[in-house]
Amino acid sequence: MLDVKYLRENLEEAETRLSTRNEAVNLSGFKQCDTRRREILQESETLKALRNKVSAEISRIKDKSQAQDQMAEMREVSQRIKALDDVLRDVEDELQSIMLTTPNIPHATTPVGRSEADNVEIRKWGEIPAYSFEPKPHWEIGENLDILDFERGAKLTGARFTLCKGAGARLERALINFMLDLHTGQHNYLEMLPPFMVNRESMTGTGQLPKFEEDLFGLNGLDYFLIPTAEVPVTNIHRGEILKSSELPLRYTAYTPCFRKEAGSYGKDTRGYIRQHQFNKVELVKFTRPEESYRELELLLNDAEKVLQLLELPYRVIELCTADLGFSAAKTYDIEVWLPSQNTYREISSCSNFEDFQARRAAIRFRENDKAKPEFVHTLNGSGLAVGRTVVAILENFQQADGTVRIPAALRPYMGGMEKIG
RNA sequence: GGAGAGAUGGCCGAGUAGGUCGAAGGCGCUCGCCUGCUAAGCGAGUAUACUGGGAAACCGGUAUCGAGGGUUCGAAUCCCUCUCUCUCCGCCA
Repeated sequence: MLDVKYLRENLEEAETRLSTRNEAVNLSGFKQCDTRRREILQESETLKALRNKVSAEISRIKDKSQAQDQMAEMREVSQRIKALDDVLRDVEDELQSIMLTTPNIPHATTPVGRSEADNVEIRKWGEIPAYSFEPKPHWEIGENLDILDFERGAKLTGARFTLCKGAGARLERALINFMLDLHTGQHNYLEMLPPFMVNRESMTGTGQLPKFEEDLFGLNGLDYFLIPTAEVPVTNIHRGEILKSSELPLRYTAYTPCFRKEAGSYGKDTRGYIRQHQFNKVELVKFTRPEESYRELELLLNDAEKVLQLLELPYRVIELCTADLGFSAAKTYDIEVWLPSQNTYREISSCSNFEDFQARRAAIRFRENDKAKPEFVHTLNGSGLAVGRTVVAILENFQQADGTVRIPAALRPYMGGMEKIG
């Protein structure tokens, strides 16, 4: 959510900057609602002040028969207040709806662009492997090794669900543990294991609701949703709280499965393990002071990159342009891992600074000192990493001519010493 | 699933025959005093949001005692709905 006061005073600037996103943003209703709200509010509160004053007078009159005139007068005042408050509620609902569906303003350093083609490559790491044979796509490798079973996944549930078997299941588990150990042991994050379903307030706090309900799996008869990312429960840990300055920045990491309907992605990545309705992810989340959030974003990005470096997987970092930026983000780096079968880089992590956009929605604040007023923190998060796609990258990058898959050295302790699959 | 109890400020905890209650008291915290250390003691202060005025310091108004409605001139106190927590029984990993 944007700052109402900022919008009030800088509406044109806000509209201009929002227009660099690829969705139409219309703030024409904002000014009207905001003005109307304050008019009604003032009238209502003036009447309430009168009512409070007269009610106090009535309370001092012992013989209530002497207060009939005041009581009759206040009866009318109360009716007027109620009518005003009814209108006020409608106006505030509309204003709130505008505020909750308006995306974040891109940071000044986010490159302006018209489509994902305008994303900017920041750096590359690692050598793209050369093969003496035609590299196979991961789904063939997985099926040949009998570690990824797409047919049975579909039988159990449906399309975009996969059964991991044997070394495939072990590989997922090993990666989760490897990533968590790295982030908690080397990067100073605190491990969390949150609920995998959350309520509507949490989904609103991080920005998935009210606008993107069609992307979420809901629950029958309950107003709970399966989380699409650990960002949601972990960021909402501190919803409605005022944090101590001394505890910032807070760094949390969490493994969770993620559930996404993938609405609007029909026809994309229909084969294989890239785009699933359920996938595992280790997430990094930070709560920082405003002035240090962009430094922390770089560090968070480095923490995510470190996973790929230790796993010896080539990748590149790109910076999303304004048109490709997510709803809540002000700035985002994507990490893309090399996939030989596709001869391209594919997203495996997305690291964003949301500034105070989520903090304002979720009322996450901190106090610089005991006398200072509460300020909104900045929230950040990034995948560290998407586990399923890491499996894909390992299978494809480390496939051997004989059909086996080499396990990178850093992962072997987590695989019971196994050096290759197959 | 059945039965009961409860939800008050950073924490603990008063307050229910409706009326100066934003809310006693205690703890904690902040500032000052005192004590040549420590402990104790004394004084003052210590919620948030919205809103009006002001350059600002700050001053005023409104709201908030789990959430949302209702009754009333007036609700932390009465009524209704919901949420959550705790205890007992049942069931279960």
